[in-house]
Amino acid sequence: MNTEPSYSEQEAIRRQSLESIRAAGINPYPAEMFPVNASAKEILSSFTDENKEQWTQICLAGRLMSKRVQGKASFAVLMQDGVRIQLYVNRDEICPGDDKEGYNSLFKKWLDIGDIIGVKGYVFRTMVGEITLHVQELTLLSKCLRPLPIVKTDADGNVYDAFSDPELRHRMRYVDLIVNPDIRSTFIARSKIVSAMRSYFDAQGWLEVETPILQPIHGGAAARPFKTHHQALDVPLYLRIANELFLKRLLVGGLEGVYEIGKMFRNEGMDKTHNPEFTSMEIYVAYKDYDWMMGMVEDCLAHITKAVLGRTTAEYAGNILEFQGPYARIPLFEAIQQQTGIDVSGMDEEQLRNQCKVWNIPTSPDMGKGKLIDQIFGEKVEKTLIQPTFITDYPIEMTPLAKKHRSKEGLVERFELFISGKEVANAYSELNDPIDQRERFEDQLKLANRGDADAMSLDEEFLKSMEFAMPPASGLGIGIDRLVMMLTNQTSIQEVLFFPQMRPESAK
RNA sequence: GAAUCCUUAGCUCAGUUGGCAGAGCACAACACUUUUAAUGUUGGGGUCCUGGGUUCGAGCCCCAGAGGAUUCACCA
Repeated sequence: MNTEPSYSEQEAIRRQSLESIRAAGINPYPAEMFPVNASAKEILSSFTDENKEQWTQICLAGRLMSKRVQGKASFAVLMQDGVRIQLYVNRDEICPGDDKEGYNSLFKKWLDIGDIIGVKGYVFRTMVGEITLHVQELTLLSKCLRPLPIVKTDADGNVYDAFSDPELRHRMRYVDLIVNPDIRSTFIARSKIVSAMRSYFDAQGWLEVETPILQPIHGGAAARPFKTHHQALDVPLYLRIANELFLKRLLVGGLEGVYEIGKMFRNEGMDKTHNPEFTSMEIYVAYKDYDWMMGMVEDCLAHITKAVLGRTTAEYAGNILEFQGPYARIPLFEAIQQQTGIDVSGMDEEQLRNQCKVWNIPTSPDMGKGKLIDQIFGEKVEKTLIQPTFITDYPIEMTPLAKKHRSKEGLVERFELFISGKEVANAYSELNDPIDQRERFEDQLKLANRGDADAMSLDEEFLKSMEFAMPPASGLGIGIDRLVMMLTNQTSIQEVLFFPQMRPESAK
């Protein structure tokens, strides 16, 4: 590799400035701590003309976002922790002696937009009324060598030269965060959502745990895994598509409430609601059933929305979502009947397939009864479920890990939570009968042999643990990314992930 | 996986019938001590995504490829 770095004109100029700074005896990347003692946010919210004597000797650090030189005095904008504050820089005040280089060279010539600087001074209000830091000392803290996109907003709020290309924004999320500070609010909300969920569970005495990401058998869900290899053991390993089977082992071990918040990995398509790695929350609570779990979900989501938004409603894709329970609870077959007027609950596989033809719903020969019903539900019902809604009581064929329904033949005790037409959560009264569990896995094998690539594989180690007796329990999985989307009014999963998966950049 | 559209300066974008590569911001130089999309004057900056083809001549037309966006399909 003999790659002579080639710089754009603007990069070359910045590197020349860097050399000039060094030649002047200034370290552009100093080691000393800069003694920050204030924030832009508190200055802008707390400064008044009456208490201005409290706002001296203020030390602020941040990124230089604009520079307006007007001869011997200048205005600049510093962005500190996402908040912009104006600076006033006067030549004779930052350079009180005869040597004016600190202003004429360092500030006017060598400092560029994007540089991180520290400033010390006092707060005042300019003639036009803007709260401004009057700079008395200026320190370069880190030189920026690449030109930063400059986004300007006029008095009417019109944005000019927005940094808006999604590809660039996602590949260089750090630049996105600098020049589009509003996107911080989505990620702050994300952090608060997870934190509120965690504190809710912790308050119930449930234990946060970690289970293996590298698994010898990818169980607990139906999806294509990422495969890798362990050198020392010389065995294949899979990145987990779910953690359900390990959390259930902990139930066997006597932990009565366990939950895990973490990444799952599925080797499938990418679109507005799918990223190959995504965050899920899975929780299992012993001696509960899925009815109890529905109540817990309502209570938990209301708690989260209150903690994050200060209310129980959220606007999403043009609708006002109400997270205060109780949510509608509709059995799957009733939901289909409500939308189509047809009861498909008594139909066998052949009748379901014919009904799909009538409705122009695509099917394939490897689809069993469960998948056909799921397909009908997806086509006819899913999009209509705007407000949080529990769909309950699924056919047994679709759900090999859930307990058989206490009263309805052929169904399992399962619910899914739909919000704005998308699945956000999935829960069961967990199957804990090891004999039944083995049979269910064997049914999955039959589906796999028919060509269903998603059918679950049999996990002997998991079955062994269940044979030691697993307490009756209810389990729940929530797609954290989708929940964050709902609560931050983002319609693309890429906007709630700092670093969404992207295709590799083409070699230039 | 399919269809449609897009890819031109650091950023946002124009680019006429195929005939010298453009604007605003940013950058450089000069001026300017309360501006705020600062201003004025001057200037520099380009692998027009990549590779082929047609043509006297291609940013523009044709073919192939890469990447992106949107919609659809697939995916608990």
